[in-house]
This record gives sequence, C-alpha cells and structure tokens, in this order.
Amino acid sequence: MQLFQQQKLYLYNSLSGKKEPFKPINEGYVGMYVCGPTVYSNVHLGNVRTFMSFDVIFRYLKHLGYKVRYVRNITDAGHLENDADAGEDKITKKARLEQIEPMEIVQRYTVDFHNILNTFNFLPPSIEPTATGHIIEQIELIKNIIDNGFAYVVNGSVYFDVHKFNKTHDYGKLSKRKLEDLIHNTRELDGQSDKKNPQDFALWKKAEPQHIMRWPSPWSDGFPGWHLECTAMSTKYLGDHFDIHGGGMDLKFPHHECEIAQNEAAKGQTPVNYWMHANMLELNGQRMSKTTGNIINPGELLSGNNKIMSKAYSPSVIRFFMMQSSYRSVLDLTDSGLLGSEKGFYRLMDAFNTLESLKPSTRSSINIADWKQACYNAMNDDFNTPILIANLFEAVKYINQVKEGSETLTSEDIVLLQETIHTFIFDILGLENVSKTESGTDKLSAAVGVLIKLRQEARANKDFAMSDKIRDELAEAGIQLKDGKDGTSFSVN
RNA sequence: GGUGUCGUGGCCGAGUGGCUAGGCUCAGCUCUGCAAAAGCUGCUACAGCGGUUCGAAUCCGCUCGACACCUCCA
Repeated sequence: MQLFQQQKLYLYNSLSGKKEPFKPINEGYVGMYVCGPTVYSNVHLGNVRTFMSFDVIFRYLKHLGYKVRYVRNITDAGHLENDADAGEDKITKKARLEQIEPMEIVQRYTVDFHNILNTFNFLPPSIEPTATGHIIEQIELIKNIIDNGFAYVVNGSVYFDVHKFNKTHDYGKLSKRKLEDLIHNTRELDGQSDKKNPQDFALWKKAEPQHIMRWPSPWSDGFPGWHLECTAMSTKYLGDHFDIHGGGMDLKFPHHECEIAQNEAAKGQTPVNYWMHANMLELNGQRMSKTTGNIINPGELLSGNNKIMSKAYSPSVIRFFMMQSSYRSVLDLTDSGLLGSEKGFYRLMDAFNTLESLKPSTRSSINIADWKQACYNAMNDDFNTPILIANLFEAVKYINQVKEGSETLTSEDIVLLQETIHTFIFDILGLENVSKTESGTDKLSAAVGVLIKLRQEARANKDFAMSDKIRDELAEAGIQLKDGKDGTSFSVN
C-alpha cells in the first residue's frame, strides 16, 4: 500500500481556478513539466523561488510513493527581445557584449544555475532537456500544425494562426482572456510585421544574416519561436497528454496559453490536466528590477556581499523563509523577514536536535499520531508549507514541554516524532540541519571548552570579574556562551 | 484601458460562514551572581461602505489601494 492511497492530495489548478483532487493519468505515475530558465545571465532569485516550490512538490509526490518523471528544460536558444520581426535574441546579445560564442554564454550560466540550485539543496529533475537539442522535434511539430491548417508561412517564417484556431478552440482558457479583448488592446508595434494578425505568434523565424544561432528547416535557415520548445520537450518525454505543468505566474500568458494552442493544433488534444503557477518574489515591497537597482542575485544574498541586507543568510534559512509562505502568494523578501525566519529556523533545529535526549515515559500525554496526520493534511491541501511549519512548531512546543516534564511521551512516540519531523523538514521541505550549538568535537570546541571550564571555576570562587571577562571577550570574538541547566554550550556567529 | 491576483494584529504570513494558524518583535515570569541563551505566559486582527445570514474577516455588490500580466521576464 502506497502512501498516496491513504493521503488525499488536492492541488490548485490554474485552469479551473479551484482546488481539485489529484488524479494522475496512470495510477502511481506522475508526469510533471516545469518551464526552466533562459541561461543568458545569472539565475534570478525569483527563478529560485519558483523552482523551489516545484522542488517541494516533486519531493512530496515522491514521498507519497508516486513514480515521478520531472522534466525541467534549459532554454539555450535565445528568445527574441521583443515581438517585432527585427530583433536580437538575449543570448546573442549577451554574447556580442562579452565578445564570446553564444554557446559559451549558455554554458557559463547553465553552470551558475546548477551551482545555485545545488547550494539550495534542490533535487535534480529526472530529465533536463535543452531547446537546441530538440530542434528536429520542433520542426516536426511545426509541420503538424501547418498540416492541420493552423499555421501559415510568410517569407521563410511560420506563424500560428490564432484567429483561425480560436474558431474551433478556446484560445485564452488558461489566462481567462478573450481574443476580442486582446484584439482591442493590442498595441501597435513599430516594426512592420509579416503576421496576419498581431495576436499570431511565431513558430519559426527566418534568421537575419548576422544572426548566429540558426538551424536549417524546410522554410528557411532560422530558429524556433519561443513557445515551441516547451511543447516539443514536454510531449517528447511525458506524452501528448500529461499530469502537471508548472512555471512562474508571468508565464501564464502568453507562454502557457500558446503551449496549449500548439499542442491542441498539432496533436488534437489538450496537453495538461493540472496547470500550476508559482507567484512572484518581490524585494522590499517592489518588483525586482535591474534598472532601478532593486535587485539582489542569489549569490549576493548568500554571501552577504550586497547593500540591501544586513548580513549573509544560509541557504536553509532562505529556503525556510520561502517555505513560510504559500507558493501561490506574492512573497516580499526583506531583511527583517529573513532575520525572523532565521531565528525561528534555529529554534526548530535546536528542538529537533534535543529530541534524542528526551526521557521516555510509560505513557504519552500527547497524541503524536494525530499530530502527524495534521502535517500530512497541510501538505495534502495544495502543498501548504506554512501550515506544515506551524505544525512543526507545535512539535517544538511538545519537545520543550516533555523536556520540562509538563508532558510525557513513550519511547515509541519519541521515535515517531523524530522520524516524522525528519521526513518533513529534511526530505520534503529540503532543509539542512545546521545547528548553531556546537556539539564539541573539533579543536575550536575543545579550546572554548577550556575557557568554559576556567569561567566555571572563577564563578565557583565568586570571581565574577574574571568570569564576565571571559564571557565578554569571547562574545567580542563572535562566540556566545549559553548557560543551561546541564552546563554551558556555545554558538559561533 | 483590458485581464487576473490580492488587501489580515507592531512586522511577516496562513486560513476559515460560528471552534478566533504559526514565526518575529514587544511585555511579564522562570532560570541566572548579574546577564545572555533557553523555556513558559500574554498581546483577539482581518482596507472602507452597503447587502445576504440567527451569525461574515470569510459569500455578494460598490469604493479605495497594491501587485502582476497584456511588451522580454520565473
């Protein structure tokens, strides 16, 4: 019996705007596709948040016993900078600015992306395909769409005919837009266009002579349109109809809308049962923006080498901070927010680390099985990590109360509590155990141990001038002594 | 202008038609030689105005405000 047969998972489907019970197409198997980054610069912190949300979703689905195939692409064929016909793609532009090959740009920032994600303890996806590795599949897809009459060729470029498609299909069903409204509100673009209608989008673009990234096709030497790669790669590895498609909220329109249209036009069926969108990350109440300088990249946040935050934050603290809000809410990244999360996170860790030293009783005064199910209920409700964390803090209270003797637990319940917390904190939330309190194994601990002993002797002799001197000078060196009932421990700041 | 999301206590941030998450801050207490650390206890909020209801912060309408998308962006 797998866990998913006992735990009823609900998830919010952007398509219906409601929470729905999760039913995979094939029982026990889940296919999930998430739109990955365009690797033309350092990974954006907002990107990290989005992928972290899906990392936790991936982890929880796996924990429930599903066999999950998680596909997250790398976009290494540049998208055009704008919708006009004459445009430079982002990767080519960056390559020109840095005077190196486009593929050097791709390589450099793919490595950066992986490094940052590893730092944040992400699980690797099952497949990480690249756009340039699937040009043939994209060309085949375009042929299908043309054959089915939903695309037209102009001057070596191919465009998707949105107006024709909308006559027999519902273009806009994901983003709740009406084609008529789009027609009404489309701005006039400067460059002259080969498109029949402004709402049409490119499937294939003929390359200008100076364009470096180009491939041969039946229509021209050129490059694929920017919505096509996800359709090609998702259906190649997950089939024409799969379970979950995710991405950032900003991709809902037009990117995901176009993916639906492409798939329906090419394959005659809608591609995805559950669309999931992670919301945006703001910095100090404003969207991150390079032009205003209101931006911080993951490396700067981790190193503390920035002018926005008061200090460096560890990957788990940042992860914990992000997990304290729902993936569907806008999250505001602030220094005080991170400080608060840091304190709470260490309190949680310290409680977990004292679990093994709890003294068992013959009976339990707390129902741990109920508490455990409450943790599952939180995650089953559209991956509600804030409620899960609230439950984990309930456990912190239990642990401290047992430690104080006001509540009791049997040894079986202590083990159950320990295993459950471990599962949720480390396996599902993906946090790492970083206790601030030293265990006393390395040389620093030995040295501080000597000072603690000297201080204890001074205190026993009521030589408080000496004992306070030891305490204060250690504090100045960044070592804080903590007096407890069972002796003195210390933490390094 | 259009579409969508949302406005919660000092701050962050969940959730729900009646049982009033959680974290941080703050206050009091315990512990301590004094502190710190740790723990315990306390702090009853849901933008405004109408309506539905026995009862709404939760449903509906309007107003105000924020954010996102509509143009590259996770």
